[in-house]
Amino acid sequence: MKNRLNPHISVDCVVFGFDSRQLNVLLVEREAIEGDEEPGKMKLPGSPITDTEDLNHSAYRILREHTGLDRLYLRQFAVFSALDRLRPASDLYWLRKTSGIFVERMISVAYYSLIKITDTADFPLLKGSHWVNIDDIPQLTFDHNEIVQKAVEHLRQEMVTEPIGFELLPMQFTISQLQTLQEVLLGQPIDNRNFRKKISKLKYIIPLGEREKGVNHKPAQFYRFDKKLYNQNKRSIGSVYL
Amino acid sequence: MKNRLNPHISVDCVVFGFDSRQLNVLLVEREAIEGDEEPGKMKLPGSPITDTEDLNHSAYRILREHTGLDRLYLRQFAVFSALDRLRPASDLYWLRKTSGIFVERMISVAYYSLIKITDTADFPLLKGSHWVNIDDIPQLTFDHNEIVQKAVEHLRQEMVTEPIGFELLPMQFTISQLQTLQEVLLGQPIDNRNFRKKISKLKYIIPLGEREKGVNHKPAQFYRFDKKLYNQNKRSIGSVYL
DNA sequence: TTATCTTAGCGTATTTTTTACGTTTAGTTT
DNA sequence: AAACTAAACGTAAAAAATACGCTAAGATAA
Repeated sequence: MKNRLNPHISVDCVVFGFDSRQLNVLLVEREAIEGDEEPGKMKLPGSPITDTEDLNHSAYRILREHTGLDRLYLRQFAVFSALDRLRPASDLYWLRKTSGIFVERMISVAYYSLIKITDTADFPLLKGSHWVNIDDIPQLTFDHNEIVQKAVEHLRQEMVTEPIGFELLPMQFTISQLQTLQEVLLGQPIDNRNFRKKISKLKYIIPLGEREKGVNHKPAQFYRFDKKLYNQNKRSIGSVYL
Repeated sequence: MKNRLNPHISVDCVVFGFDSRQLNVLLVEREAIEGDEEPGKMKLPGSPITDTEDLNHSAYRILREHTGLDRLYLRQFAVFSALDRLRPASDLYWLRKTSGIFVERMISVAYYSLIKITDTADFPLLKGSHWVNIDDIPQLTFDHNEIVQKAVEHLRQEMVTEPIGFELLPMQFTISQLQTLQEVLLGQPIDNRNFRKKISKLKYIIPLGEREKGVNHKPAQFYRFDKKLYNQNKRSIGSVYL
């Protein structure tokens, strides 16, 4: 079995990064080709799968190629299969030119990925890669705008039942960072004093004693999330609406 | 573009039905072939996609073929793509014999579906189809046991944030039915008196005045779920664990 | 040096929700 | 008529969520 591209199935990745203020997505400028009507048009990191990898492997490969990172939180959240998704024609032309793939149809399995950073500005990106605020996303190739939108919806939903917010924060974080993340992702303000009270009751969010340095206000203490303790102490969840 | 099967991608459906006591899955006996070592081995309803349908269409087609129903709750929840998923060899032999598909590899996009019934026993099934309790599922073809297991996990998770439980109940249901459903799906007992209190506060679960007939105890009132009212009154959800 | 600014962090009172559990009601069955 | 079953109503206590006042620790500006 050769290590060649499977022309029927691709994987696209929506990589989220939180810069302590807002949610960003990693976008890449598509490779330049001769006669490109929209040079530098942006797309999601993605690629057709090969015949020697399962889809998770493909996703990890794509992420490694674009971020250099290997152990990201990764989640497959949707499949895009509309018959006319290889549109507009200029995007299809680009695909054919750069991949040698000439099918009429290709389904895309979409993943989102969460990246533990303090600040997107610190993160070393490859040339042509950019962090883009989720409210400022330009027109992307194919149906990638729809993919990003669905990714945000799934991320928000999963935030409610799983402690994945911590996958977007550095290993040690402040209560304020955690609060801002919740506010951005769930779209509603939270009272800081009550939020602190709640957090301080949780056994799996552990104060580290260490503090911020060089901020022009009272330095905040760092905390870390203990996954093992979380799994031990998690309450069996009931329905949110009943 | 012909209406032929795409040999690279299939859709499998996990159809859930609640019989007012337990959760069941619709399984079908696979079509008999000559020299079948395991005649009547069970599988999920599924099929390769055709080149003229997107995946949702494929799933609806499969469900229509197996249940006669058209408007089910349907949700794509995972993709199965392991390189060795077309095992064991006897299952692969069966696939080749019945479909004429000879690929080494096929990915499967998995859906779960919820069906509004009062009692699985009342539901007219095709020959070879069976409702099987989720705790009594036999060995299935390929990786279908894994697909069922993941479907249950996704259903449970989605139950927490979306009001999909009602998709498993008839249009009019009793509080007890709703309670049993919650207990079965979330795996914990609920105090009936407190549950009733909670339900009676919800504006989108509406008492209908009508009552059960022919039961050997006080007949229960019927209720219905009002989706519009739910969408108006739903609280913006915060994290369950923070 | 002192006032000001900013965010961190503690506390208190009130309301709302959850939990635990006793009691009555309307049917059928014995 | 008594017993049985599940429905349905209620009350009290505990826990959680909410609203909001206030102090603390640093940097910066006057």
